[in-house]
Amino acid sequence: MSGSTEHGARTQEDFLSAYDPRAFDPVAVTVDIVALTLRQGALHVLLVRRGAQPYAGRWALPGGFLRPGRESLDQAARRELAEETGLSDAPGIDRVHLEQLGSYGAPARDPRMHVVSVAYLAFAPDLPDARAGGDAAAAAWVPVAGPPPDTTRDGATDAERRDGTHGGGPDRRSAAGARPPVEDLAFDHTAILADGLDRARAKIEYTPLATAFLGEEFTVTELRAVYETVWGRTLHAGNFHRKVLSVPGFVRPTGGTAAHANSRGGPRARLYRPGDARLLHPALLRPGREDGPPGPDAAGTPAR
Amino acid sequence: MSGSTEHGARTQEDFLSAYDPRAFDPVAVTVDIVALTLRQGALHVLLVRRGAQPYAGRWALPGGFLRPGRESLDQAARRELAEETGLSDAPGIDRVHLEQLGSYGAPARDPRMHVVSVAYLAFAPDLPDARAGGDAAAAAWVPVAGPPPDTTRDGATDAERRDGTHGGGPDRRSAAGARPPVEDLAFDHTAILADGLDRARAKIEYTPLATAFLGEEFTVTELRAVYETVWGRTLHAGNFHRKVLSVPGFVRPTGGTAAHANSRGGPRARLYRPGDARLLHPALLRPGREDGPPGPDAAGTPAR
DNA sequence: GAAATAGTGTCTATGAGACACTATTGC
DNA sequence: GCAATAGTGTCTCATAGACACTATTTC
Repeated sequence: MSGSTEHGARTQEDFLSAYDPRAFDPVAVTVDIVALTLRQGALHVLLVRRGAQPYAGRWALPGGFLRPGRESLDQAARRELAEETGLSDAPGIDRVHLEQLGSYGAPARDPRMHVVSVAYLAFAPDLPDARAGGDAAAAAWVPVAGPPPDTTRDGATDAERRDGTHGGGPDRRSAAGARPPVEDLAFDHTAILADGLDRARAKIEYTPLATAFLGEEFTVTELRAVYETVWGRTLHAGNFHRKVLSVPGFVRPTGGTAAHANSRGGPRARLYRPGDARLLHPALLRPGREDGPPGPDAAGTPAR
Repeated sequence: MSGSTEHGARTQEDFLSAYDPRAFDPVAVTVDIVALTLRQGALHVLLVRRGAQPYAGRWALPGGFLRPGRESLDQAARRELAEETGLSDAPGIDRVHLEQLGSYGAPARDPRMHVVSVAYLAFAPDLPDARAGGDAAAAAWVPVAGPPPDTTRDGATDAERRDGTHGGGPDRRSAAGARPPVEDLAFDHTAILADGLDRARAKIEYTPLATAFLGEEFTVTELRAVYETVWGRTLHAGNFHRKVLSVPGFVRPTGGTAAHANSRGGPRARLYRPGDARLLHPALLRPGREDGPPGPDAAGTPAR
C-alpha cells in the first residue's frame, strides 16, 4: 500500500520516522459548500466570485483547501463557510445545518493539479448579506432557478433583481452585470450544486431539516412555504397542516401566536419550534408524478 | 473557460506554469471499499489483512491510494476492489454495484500523515473466495455480526466456522486464529463499515439494489432472504411476495421456474430478473420498531 | 362587510400487515 | 401420506389526499 517492508522487522515507530510523505504524486483536498437559504420566498445559494486564478472572476461555491494535519473535513467546511463569506458572527450562523454531500475527484476538474473536493450541504436560516472574505472578490446569496419542471417561475427573475439591489457590499458590481450564472460556475461546481439541490429536496421528505431554513419559532404556514419553495410545487394547506402536527417530534407548540396575521387577513397562526425527532415517521411524501400505468416507461423515472 | 484574463494581470496559463503543488502541506487520498455479499445466508464483508505498516497484520477494508492525475475516485475504487482481492476476472465482478459512501478525514486517522479516505459501498453477488493481492497478506469474505438487536444469531458463529474451512487460499492461516475481528479493524475502518451497513439497510428499502446480491435470475423467496439477512428480521412470506410483484419495475418474470423446489418441499418457484426501475415506488418499508406513544422518547429513535 | 387565511372534520382510495387457504413438491 | 413451501384471497387499520366548513383577522 505504501512504501515499506512486508511483515517485517521494523516496528510501526521505525516505519513512521522513515516515512516521507512528499515522495508521492501530490494531490490536494478542498471542501466546497452548497449553502442554501430562503429569501423572499425563493431558494438561494451562497456563491463567491473568485478573485484568484484559476477561474478568476467566475462565480463558484465557497470553499477552500483543507489544512492538512490541522483540521477535519467537517471543521474545514465550517471554517470556510464562515471565513469566505464574512458570516462568522452573523446571528443564526450557529443554527446552520452542515452535512457531507459527496466527493468529486476527476483528475482534470482543477487545472492546477489533481484536487479532490469534499462537498458539503448547508441549510441556513435567512442570514444577512454575505461579505467577501479570503480569496473571494465578492459573495452573494444568489437565487436558484426553480426545480426541474412545473410552475413557470416568473418570480425567479423578479427575485434576482431584488437581490441585485440588496447588498451594499462589494458584491454590487458583480450582480450588476447579468443574472447570476448559477448554471455556469467554476470547476464542476454546477454539477455539485445540482447534486446538493437533489439532496435537499429528498432530505426534507424524511427529516425535519426544513425547519433549519426558518427562525427559532415559526408557523405551519411558513414551514409549508419552505416545502413549496424547495419542491417547486404548491401543497394543500389543510392536509399539510394536519400532517405536520401528526408526525411525532416534528414540531412542538410554543403556546404563542404570531404577532400579526397574514397581511391579507385570517386568524393569527400559532407558533412552533423544531421538535426532537431526527427522522420523520411517517415521512412527508413529495407529491410525485402520478405513477403512470406500469408500462415499460418505468425506466425513465429516476426522480422518484 | 480557462485562460481568460478578467481583471488580473496574469493569465491562467502563466499562473499554472508557476504553480508548485509541492509548496503546500502534503495530504493523501485513499479509497476504501465496504464490499458486501451474501454467503450461506449470512452477510459478509470483504476484508484484507494488512501486510505493511501501519497496522501490519490487522484486518482492514480493501483500498489504497488514489493515483493522482491518473484516475478518478470511482475508477480508483473499482481498481482497488479488483486488484487487492484478486477478483479482477471473477464471474459476476462486473455486476457489482459501487457507490460512494462518504469521506473520512480526521487528521490523525492515519499515523503516517493526514489521509482523507473516500469510502465506497459495494453490493456483490456471491463471488469466489478472495485472493490476496497488492499489499494484502490475506483477503477473505468475513461474516458480519447480525444487525443491531433482535434475532439471537447463532447462525453467525456457525457461518464463521464454515468460512474458515472455505478458502483454500492464503487466507487460511488468518482465519485459523480467532473469529474475524469485524469490530476491531485498522484505522477507522470499523466506523466506516458501520456506516456502510447502515447505508445498505436503508438503501434496499427504496431501491432495487437487493437484487445486486443475487444472480441474474432469482426467485422471490431468494430476494426475501436478502432482505431478511440484511435487516436481520424475518418477513411475512405472503405479503412480501405480493408487495414485490406490485412495485412497478422491481422484477420482471422470465417465464421459467426454478429447477428444483425447496429442499423441504413445495411448488417450484418462478424465476425473475431485475426490472428497470431505479427507485421502488412504493418503497419496501423496513418493519420499524413500533412507533411508541408520541412521548418525549422520540429523540432516541435515529434508526428509523 | 368582503376577502382571505388558520385550523378542523369527513370521506375515499391505497397500501401495509394479519390471517386463511389452495396447490405443488420433497421425503 | 406428511410436511413444508409458493402463491393468492380477504379483512382490518393507518395514511394521503380531496373537499367542506368554521372562526378569525385585514382592509
